[in-house]
Order: sequence, then structure tokens, then C-alpha cells
Amino acid sequence: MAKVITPRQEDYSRWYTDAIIQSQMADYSPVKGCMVIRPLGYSLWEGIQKELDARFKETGHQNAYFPLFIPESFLRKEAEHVAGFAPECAVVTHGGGKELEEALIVRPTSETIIYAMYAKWIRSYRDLPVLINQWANVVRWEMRTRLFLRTTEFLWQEGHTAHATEAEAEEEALKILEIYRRFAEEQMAIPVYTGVKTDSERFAGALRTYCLEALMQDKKALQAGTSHNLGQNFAKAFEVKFQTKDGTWEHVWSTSWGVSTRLVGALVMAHGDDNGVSFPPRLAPIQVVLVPIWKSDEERLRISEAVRLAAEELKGAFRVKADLREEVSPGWKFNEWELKGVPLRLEIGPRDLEKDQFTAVRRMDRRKTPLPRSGLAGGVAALLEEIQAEMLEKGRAFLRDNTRDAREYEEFKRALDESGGFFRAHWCGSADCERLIKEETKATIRCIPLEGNREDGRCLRCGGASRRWVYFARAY
RNA sequence: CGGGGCGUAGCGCAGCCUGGUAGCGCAUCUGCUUUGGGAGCAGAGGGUCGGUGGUUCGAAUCCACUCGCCCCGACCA
Repeated sequence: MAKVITPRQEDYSRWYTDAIIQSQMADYSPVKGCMVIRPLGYSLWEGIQKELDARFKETGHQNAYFPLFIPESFLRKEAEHVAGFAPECAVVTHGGGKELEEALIVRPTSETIIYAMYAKWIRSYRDLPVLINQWANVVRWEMRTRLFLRTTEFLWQEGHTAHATEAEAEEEALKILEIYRRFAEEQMAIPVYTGVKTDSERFAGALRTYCLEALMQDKKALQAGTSHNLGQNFAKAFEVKFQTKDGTWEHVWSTSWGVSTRLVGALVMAHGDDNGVSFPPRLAPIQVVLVPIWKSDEERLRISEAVRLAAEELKGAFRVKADLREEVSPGWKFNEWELKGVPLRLEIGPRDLEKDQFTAVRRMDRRKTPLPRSGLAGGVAALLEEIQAEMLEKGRAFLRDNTRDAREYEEFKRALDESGGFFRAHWCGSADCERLIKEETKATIRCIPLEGNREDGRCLRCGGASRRWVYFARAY
């Protein structure tokens, strides 16, 4: 039967779409730019939510929910913020059959409504810090959309915290950045670069924007999460003040931070191959699939029984699926579960039964290992851990191999076209140089590392003095 | 918004140039044989050809308008 997915080398962008549609992670909706997240895609998001939510709570955050609709006037209160978001907002002008007195914005992000509420709730330094997160949908009217990476409506979490001092807010923003970084590596098996955005890439209304940048297989960078130190910008716009110990009034210092369903797209692009998507064991909705192989009725009975017993044994510790369908062949099942990204497959046929074993096959490279039926759970646990670790290691090697130094502009341009990836290059700090590089090469400064990049050099574009290098890349 | 492509059965497509009873593959259903990498044979069901209007004896096919989607660019998580 014909391959259902366009090979990556032929057309990476088609491959991405094919992999998602064919694996049934998502589908296009009747509304342009929107997508339906199907059970496979959604359960990945649930896995992401579960793990991140636990980490947020461990660090003292609580969940809450703020409404979808925001009065238009709220958005206008912070000048930079409104300039940044107004063009991409969906606006509700009618309700209940009548034109509304004040139009309502469908939230593109919730800073404004949240700070309006914080202004009511915060009176004293004793009320601080406020550490709230919400899991929500937001809408941004993007011109060009792509499944999971950029859709008109998407799901995310947005944390919004308020603190008594600038130092506390800064500490919070960095703490979250570190949570994100570790999550990306430990759970998603995607290594990232972290750092701070330049002014031009900063969140509208933030003092500083910290970010995670990952590298996809087509050598383009993907922003995987952001954490903003908002300073007192929103506090001033919304009059969020508190009384200090000395009785003076001060504006709070705040942060906001988020990751979105884009992470699901990152998983696809980081780990998928021409056979479909491929998920790291810790996030895989199904970690182990059991596939029986039989010929005679007698074999069918014995082998399906062995599968049932194994599934029973593994069920407590792993997310397991026993594929006992009789209407499709084993070969069909192999392909289907590979397409859907299951990291480990256990085959059992007459030959395995004879040796009292399962044949384990790793999704990431199809490597086969016999696993004795006794102590199966232990063997499976070890294999899954091994796969998780190797997927991360593979990602690390990929990131390392595709990060280069760029000292000379023409050489940089050539290397961008030839190899892509990240480039460490000196930048004088001028917005003009940054803009010209973007116009001339389509590469942007992905982030300025927080440490380890101090070094005297010459700006890639103008040759002026530079004291630190930054990461450049073409990005999604 | 600019450039390109596509709307014909659930999915993928052919047919359109040169108008004349709507086809192929996959999927689905039934039966038998199969099962260690997408099984075989036989049979069956399924389509107002994106929409509207026009030309014509006759339109999937020609013309006009329109709607939608995908890809590439400018904006962005």
C-alpha cells in the first residue's frame, strides 16, 4: 500500500501536516485558521498539562480562571500592549441581538483583565505575592496559520504573578524559565537554548522577555515558551498598588509566562520521521503496544492469552494498549502504531512463545530486543527509560551539531542557506543591525544567553565593538 | 493583503484542453481463504462534480461571478 506521508526530504512542511492529519492528532476545522484537536493530540496536551501543573503547584502557584471576554477599553490602558495586540484581536460587537455599548475583545492574552482584578484584591504587602496560573484558550487573528504551531485559537497556560519587589519578580520569571527548560528536556526530550529577547522581540508591555528556543529537524528555530518580567508597566496602567510596611504605597512588580499547544507541534517536528510521529515515553499517550502474531486458531488462543496476561501485568505501571484486532494483519498494526508515535512495541508470535519472550521494538530506530516474559514490567521500564534518554541525547547531538559560530557576514548568509541551524554571532546591540540582518537573511536573534556568552568581538553586520555573542536562526 | 495551487464517493485522484449515460485506487459492507512489516479472490453499496448565474438541444467540461481550503511571503506563541 502507498505511503500516506510525504517524506521529510521531499517537502518538510507537507510532511508535518501529513504526519499530524494521518496520525489523527488533529484535523482542520470548518473555520479558517482553526483546528480540531483529536484525542491523540489532546492527550499529549493533557500530559503536558499534568506535568507542568504539578511543577507550578510545587512552586506555590494556584490555578484560577478569568473570563474570555475583555472590555475593549482595558486593552487600551497599556500603550505598548495595545499596539502589540490590537491588530490581531477578534472583537465581539453584538450580543443578545443588540449592538453592545462597549465592544468586547476575545482575549489574546489575559494581562489586562487579570491586573484589573489584582487592583481590587491587592491592598497590602501581606497580600503578596499573588501566584496565579490559568489554563485557557486564547484567540489571535494570525494571517498565516499552521496546525499546532500557530492557530487562530489555541490552548495554553498563562501565569500571572504580582510581587512586592523588582528582585522577586525577576526571580519568579527566571524560576519559571527554568521549570520550562527542565520540562522540555526531561519530559519532551527536546533540548533548548534559553536567554532573553531583544527589544524588538520582547512581549508588548514587558520589561524583559525570557524564552526557550528549540531546533526543529528542518533546522529552523521554534520559540517553545516565554516568561516575562513585566516590571511595573501593568501595575501602573491598572493601578495595582499595595501599602508597604512603612505605610507608603507602591505599584506591584509582576510577571507573566506561558506555553501553548505549540509544544505539541514541537514534539512532532523534533521527533517525527517518515513513518509518522514519535513520542518520548514520558509524554506518549500510549507507551507500550502489544501486537500478537498468529496463524492457526490454536496459536491465536494461546498468544492472545499471553497478550492479555502481559497487558494485565503492565497496566498498573504503564499506559498500555493490547491490539487484539483480528481484522488487520500484524504488519498493518506495526505501521499504524508507528504512525501514531507509540515508543515501544511488544510483538509476540509462535517463535517468541516458544522462547517464552516478547520481541520489543523501539519506535525511534526499530531496534529489536528480546524481553523474557518473566519480569516483563522491569524490562519494559528499563527500555522506556533508555528510549527517553536516547531521544534526549539524540536531540542534544542535533542541537550541538547544528550550532555554529558566525564571524563574517557573507559566510553567515551562505551557511544559513546551506546548513541552517543556530549561529553564535556577535551583535553590537543596535536595533538597526538587528533589523538589517533580518531583512537581508530572514534570520532573527532568537535570544541573548544569560551567561557564558561574554566575549569581545565585532558585530556580525556593522563590525562595531561587541562584548557578547547571541543566537541567530531562521525561525517559525 | 500579494504570489501559486486545489475543490469530482469517506480519503487520494483521473476525466475538463476537444461539451454527449461520472470513472479509478484505497477505505466501507458480505463471503471464503489469510496473518513475523500496510494480505488475496469474488461480490455489493456509495457522488445534486464547492455555489450561483450564463452559453448550448445538451455542461464536471466553455464563460462570468462567488465561496472555501492548502502552500509560499509580510504579522506572530
